[in-house]
Amino acid sequence: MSIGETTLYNEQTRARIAWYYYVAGLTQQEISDKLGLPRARVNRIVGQLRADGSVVVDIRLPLVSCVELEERLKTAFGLKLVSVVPSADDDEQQRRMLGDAAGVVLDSLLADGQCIGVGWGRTLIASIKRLRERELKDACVVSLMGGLTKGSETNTFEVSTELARTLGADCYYVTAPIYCPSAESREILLTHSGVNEVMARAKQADIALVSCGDLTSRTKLTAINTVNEQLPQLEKDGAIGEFLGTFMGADGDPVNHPLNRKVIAMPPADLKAIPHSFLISGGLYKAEVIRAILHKGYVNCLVTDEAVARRLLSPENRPKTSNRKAAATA
Amino acid sequence: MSIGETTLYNEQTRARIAWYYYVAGLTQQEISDKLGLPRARVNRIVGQLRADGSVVVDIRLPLVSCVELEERLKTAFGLKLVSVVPSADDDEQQRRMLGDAAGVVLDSLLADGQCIGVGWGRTLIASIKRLRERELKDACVVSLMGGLTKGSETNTFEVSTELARTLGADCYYVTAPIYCPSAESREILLTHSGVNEVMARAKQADIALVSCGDLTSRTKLTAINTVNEQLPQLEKDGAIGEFLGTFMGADGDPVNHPLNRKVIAMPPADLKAIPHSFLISGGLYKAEVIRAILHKGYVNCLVTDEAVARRLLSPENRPKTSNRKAAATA
DNA sequence: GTTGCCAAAATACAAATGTATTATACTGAA
DNA sequence: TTCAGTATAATACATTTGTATTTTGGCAAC
Repeated sequence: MSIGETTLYNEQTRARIAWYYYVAGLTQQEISDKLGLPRARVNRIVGQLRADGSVVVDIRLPLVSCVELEERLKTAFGLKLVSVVPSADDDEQQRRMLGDAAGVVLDSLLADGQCIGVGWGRTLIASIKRLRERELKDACVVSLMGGLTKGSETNTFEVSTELARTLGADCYYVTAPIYCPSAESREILLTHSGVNEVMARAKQADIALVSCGDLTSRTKLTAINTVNEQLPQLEKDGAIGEFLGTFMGADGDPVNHPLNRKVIAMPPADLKAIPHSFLISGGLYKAEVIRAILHKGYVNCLVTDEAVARRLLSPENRPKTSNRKAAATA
Repeated sequence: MSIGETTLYNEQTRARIAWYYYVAGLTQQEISDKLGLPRARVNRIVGQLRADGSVVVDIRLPLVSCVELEERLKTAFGLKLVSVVPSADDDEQQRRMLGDAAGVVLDSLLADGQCIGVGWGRTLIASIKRLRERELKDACVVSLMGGLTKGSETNTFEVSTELARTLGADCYYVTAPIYCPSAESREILLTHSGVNEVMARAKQADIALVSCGDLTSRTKLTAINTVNEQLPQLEKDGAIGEFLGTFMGADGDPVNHPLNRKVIAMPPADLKAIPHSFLISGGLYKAEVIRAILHKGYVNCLVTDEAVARRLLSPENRPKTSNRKAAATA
């Protein structure tokens, strides 16, 4: 069912527990008595129901401060759709809110015959969980970037697989590493029929879902070895963050660094041809990267948090060099 | 905001708490710290959010046993729409589930320009809370029955008022008591222009929402004095329950009892002219009444619980005289 | 049969939540 | 200013929930 976890017990029991717990309002003890299950199991199932999107909550109170920010961002950056959620201190919590909001927006946008390009990141995973399951006709999901060689707990393949499953769509994978050993091997792979075709298909996508990261270890991508050891040099070369595997400077242009010549992913500029391209990212430490991406107009839809929204709208108020890694200063 | 309770604190704080608690997953303590509110208040607000429908949960796992019963009920009684929810031991819990299900069905049915007739009952109140707030154009809500003189905590007026507010519709009230002092006074009131017009408008409704009750004190209507003291005689006259203020026998026909000649409400038979007429009622002790209503074809849509559904589908298996009042047997 | 292994249940305890009670601050009238 | 009266916050405690640990009951290999 979900991405990581295995599903406890059978669907029907889970559904029944959902009703009794979330709708009728029984306690877990009452449910365990009624259904003849150990309370511990009921407890774990209840926990899973929310986590895997089997039970979804809908907040029917608009947050005016967020709605207002959404409007201002639309005009300031010429965006089609913007969703602003409250800010959180914790990354995991922030991702849940961003994912939820993204899911809500996306739910209203998906239709038969569409092609959805998808990047990578924990925020994207969160948003897929919030999507309603469907059986879209003639729809497909395309990965916008290569995979990670060292099996991170969530690889790019899993994101696209899970999205495809949720939508009942076909899935196309970029069967190549996100970073090739060399620029030459990248060229070779890109001429490979398979990779080639998938990348071409990605360009035709109707919707793209992409996240971004900064250069701290909070961002998952920079945690992988290939990137991690390059961080000092990347910073020296003016990189402030990553978007679709590409490292970019404060102006939104890719920096001149070897990794950018080894990356196998859709080039950010190609997103501009996609009708609905989403940047789903939040957390104040990513504000600078987000600003760069919006400034360059790579995307036309945004899901972010309140604090970032305010920062984006404030006059070119450079984010202070907050919790940057104390590495390369040579 | 809601029907009974007064709303704690301001909307915006409530919305923020909803996000942090239900989406981000903060504890109430963390929220109280973050927002600088006493934890007890956060706790009470969280409790209210669910209760008043500001936060709504959506279960995305179908219960096959219920789905199956829905289909069988459709064919067995020639119904347009049926929703079956799990059964509960407690009436309040059962109402929450019935209300939730009714709200979901209704949400997909409501449209501009519609006229919605509404009866009375705690189950109906529960279902209104689940409805999405809207601003329907040219829609109206009409009460299908007179009001209670002795202020019950939830009068018929409040049900229609709240539904109208939720839908952004106009509201028409039957400004008369549900039971007149005499058949004569009833006739006089029915010729009164106001009452008259509203009753006429009710006949034109596109959707009707009605509940029903048995003759025990579990049913709210029988708890009011006028009815309560008549119960022995009603049973003697063959009544098994109440529907739109009218007392009916096991065959679904109104019984010959004075109350039925004093009632100010839409006659059950008039429902047949309404495109979508809902019976929203559950609990095994109401099965007999529900069966009578369905048998007579007064309604074409049903929301009930699993146990009742099974009873309805089982061969004319008279419900055993379970918890009937030990009154009139003379 | 015995043994070892695994999975599921029972148990026990810690954290979070719900609720009542007491304390405090605020308001308006004398 | 004082004094109710009220409303809000602090506190304390009972219940419910979350999680780790122990126990039990198969089941397969020996």
